[in-house]
Amino acid sequence: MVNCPSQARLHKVASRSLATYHFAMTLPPSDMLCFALHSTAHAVHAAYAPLLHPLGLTYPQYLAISALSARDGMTVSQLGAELRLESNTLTPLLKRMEAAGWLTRSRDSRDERQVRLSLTDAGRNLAERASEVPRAFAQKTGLQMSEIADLRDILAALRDKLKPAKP
Amino acid sequence: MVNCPSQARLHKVASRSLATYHFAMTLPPSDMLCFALHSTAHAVHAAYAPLLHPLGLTYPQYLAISALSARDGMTVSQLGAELRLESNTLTPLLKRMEAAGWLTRSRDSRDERQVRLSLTDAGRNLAERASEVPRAFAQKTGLQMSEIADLRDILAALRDKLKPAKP
DNA sequence: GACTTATAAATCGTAGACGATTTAATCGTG
DNA sequence: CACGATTAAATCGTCTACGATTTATAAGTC
Repeated sequence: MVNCPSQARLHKVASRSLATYHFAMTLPPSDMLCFALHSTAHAVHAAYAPLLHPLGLTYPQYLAISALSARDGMTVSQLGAELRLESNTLTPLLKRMEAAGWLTRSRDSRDERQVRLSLTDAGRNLAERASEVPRAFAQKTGLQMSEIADLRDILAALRDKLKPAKP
Repeated sequence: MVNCPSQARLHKVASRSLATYHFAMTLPPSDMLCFALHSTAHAVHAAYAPLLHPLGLTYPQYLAISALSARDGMTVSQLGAELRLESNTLTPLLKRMEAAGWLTRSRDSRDERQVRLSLTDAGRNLAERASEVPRAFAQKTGLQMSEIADLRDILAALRDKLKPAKP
């Protein structure tokens, strides 16, 4: 990764050195990585909302339908591994999506513990329309595709370091 | 920003080019920046939780007490500008923190519309104990301080591009 | 000074997220 | 085969987050 111009361009803001705070009492949120992540995730959510609202999708629903569009017929656990969520979050979300007519939830006949998720025609249709959204979002960020991919990979590496993915 | 070794070190993972997907139907979440942000923010939240739980703090409460520790006597709006939250989220959160005895909420006598927030002794004490937490978190990430600061600044810049800060 | 407008918090309803627990089905081992 | 352990979803309670609305105060205007 020696040659990575987009990395340099991403890094427009001069760093405040954390060393400054070695003797400070309490770090203000604006200096914390965790707050930057938290607030940026919310800002991205807010940027997606107006793009998704016309489709009737919430942001987590959009992630779920995208995952199912890429791989249909997953179980709740498999979707959870993909989205890093568990059944306590997914079950109500999936029930709402089922009620909207975008997917079906049915017990696997070979293992009745598992629930398989399949997009309906309406769901596939919606997923296709939603596939336009990332491009519209990318425009809002003003970032190059390469910068977006770089940042995505940095974040995913941090996430997997903190919380290794399930099999 | 020509010389920035930590940037290079951050970027350990080879980028999948988004160009690959120019003709793909739907991007899977794992390839989306928005999902990387979403899931990494949750992973960071989860990494903080065991550090904060012994203190009796939730993650947003920790951000609030840190902000008040850095600048006491803020109004709800001022805290909201700092944390990028509004009264509909903050009021219940602050009431819980008041009930815990960490802060007081009192109407400003010169402008009765505003509510001023002041840490109690218990609140200041807690904030001081909580100030150890970022270092413990930094260890979990395995990142250098300079890398953390770089990533923080990249994210803050993206956030402010999407959602300019209030005055 | 009365009246409109603007602003600050609070309230309400809905959706996520998650710890802890529960229920139901399957697996493993004796 | 039986029975305890494991696994997959679902359920429950609490805390966030936020759009939309409401309430109370202050500011601006005639």
